[in-house]
Amino acid sequence: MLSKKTKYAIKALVMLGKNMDQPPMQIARIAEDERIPKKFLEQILLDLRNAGYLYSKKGAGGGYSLNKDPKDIFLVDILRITDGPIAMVPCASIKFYHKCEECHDEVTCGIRKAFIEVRDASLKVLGETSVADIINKEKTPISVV
Amino acid sequence: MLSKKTKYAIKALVMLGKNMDQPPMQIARIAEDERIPKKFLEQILLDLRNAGYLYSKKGAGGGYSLNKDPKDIFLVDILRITDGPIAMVPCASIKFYHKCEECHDEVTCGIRKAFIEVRDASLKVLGETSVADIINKEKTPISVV
DNA sequence: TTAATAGACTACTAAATCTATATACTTTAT
DNA sequence: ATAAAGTATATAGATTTAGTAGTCTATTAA
Repeated sequence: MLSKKTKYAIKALVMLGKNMDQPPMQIARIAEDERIPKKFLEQILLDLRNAGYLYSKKGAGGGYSLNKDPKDIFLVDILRITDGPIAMVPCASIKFYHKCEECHDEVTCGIRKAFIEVRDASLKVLGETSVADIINKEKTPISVV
Repeated sequence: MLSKKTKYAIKALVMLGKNMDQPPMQIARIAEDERIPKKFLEQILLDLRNAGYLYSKKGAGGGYSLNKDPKDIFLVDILRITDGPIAMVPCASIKFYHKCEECHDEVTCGIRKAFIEVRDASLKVLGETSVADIINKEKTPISVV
């Protein structure tokens, strides 16, 4: 499951993505609209800013705006900033790899191989879906579960 | 990330899958071989047993064995018993669906739609990979990351 | 029929992580 | 100067995960 942190991060980015030509948007505004605890959101936006995805301006009339085109911000990027690894086992992670302590032999481990396949499957979708795509999906009111 | 519980469950099932024609295997044996805390493993095996995947026998000469063909036990089944939902957001879950509290409109939510796609991608692999497949993968020592 | 073996079940604790809040500080516009 | 708004760090509370302990029940074999 995604942490709330990640969910909030995506929501904020989507909101800012819809606000592209407008002046910067304040944390308080995003927090209210998306029902996110303001102080928690502050931390999250800071992380996204420090990772280069947001531009921020202090002082009166300040706020946050996207620092990249919504087409160029992918779910996988956000998840890696806020939640860390995409893979379900550390030994199958690309960016956060580390050995499983109990593992006997990683090279032959069938579990690892299976979860590398799982990782690749979800990575494909996460790496192809951008903030812009999410905004677009909201315009199509047909839900297919 | 998988919980240790789930990882241990998979390891135990794989070990029992390799032991098909043998007499039942004791918890202590599995725990030692796979470096799993014994009492913790007891609970896990109980869950798997109660879900119908294992057969157990008490008393001297007792132990655990698989109650199904390794070909018919899929990763998705195990994950759902030990970790719960496959989806990364509750509103995209098939078996553990529930609404996100902060959500304004689930029907149009682009985040939900995106994560339904993620879910389907990982579900495909998890639903196709069996304990037998994992055992087979261990026989092929070529690792492709 | 008793002792030893091994799982079943319940309760509990410790540690880690996640979520949220508090406080103090810096920058900017007016 | 003052108010707006982000920056940064610390900390508290809640939840989840991991692991432990103890007792009960069933089975086998001497």
